[in-house]
Amino acid sequence: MKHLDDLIQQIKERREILKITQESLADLSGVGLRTIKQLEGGKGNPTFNTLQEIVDVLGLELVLQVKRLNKV
Amino acid sequence: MKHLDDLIQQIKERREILKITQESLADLSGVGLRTIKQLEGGKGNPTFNTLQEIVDVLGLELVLQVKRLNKV
DNA sequence: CAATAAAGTGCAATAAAAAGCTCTTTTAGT
DNA sequence: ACTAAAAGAGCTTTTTATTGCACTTTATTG
Repeated sequence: MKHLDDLIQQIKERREILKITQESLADLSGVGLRTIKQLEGGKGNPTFNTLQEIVDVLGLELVLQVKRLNKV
Repeated sequence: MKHLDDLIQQIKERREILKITQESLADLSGVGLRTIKQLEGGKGNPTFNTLQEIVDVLGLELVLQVKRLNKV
């Protein structure tokens, strides 16, 4: 399981919790709808900015931390 | 100050703490030296994978969390 | 079930990231 | 100050992310 897949999963869940459609997310974030669809479909290797704009709308943020062992 | 700049700063500092040159980091991560130079120079919008490979070598990881208010 | 909204997919154009090469500038060590 | 190593920059090519458009499939809900 790739790390990005985890993030995508979190993004997807967060979006659904907030009851936002992909289309709204596209509008709100300024990221193209096609890009969001691709990303959530696991087809992507988004740029940092794209990811950033998306998670920002969802009230999330990407942070860098020292690697944990024994991931949950 | 863009968010990416913060991450870059952290990456740079981490690399220096570990006494790894940009060149070693390139070798170890598989990311091109030019790309690393560009990134650390603040010139970039790296893809997630690129960022991921770099921070991984440095013992760091990108995680998604609910946005904090009142950033430090 | 029927109608509608949301999500997923193929194709194509454009923009930009990744990379190598060469050269210059800066930093570190003696 | 001198030398060597590391970092930064210009230029170019190749690869790939982003995007829109049109269409299909899957959920939702009245």
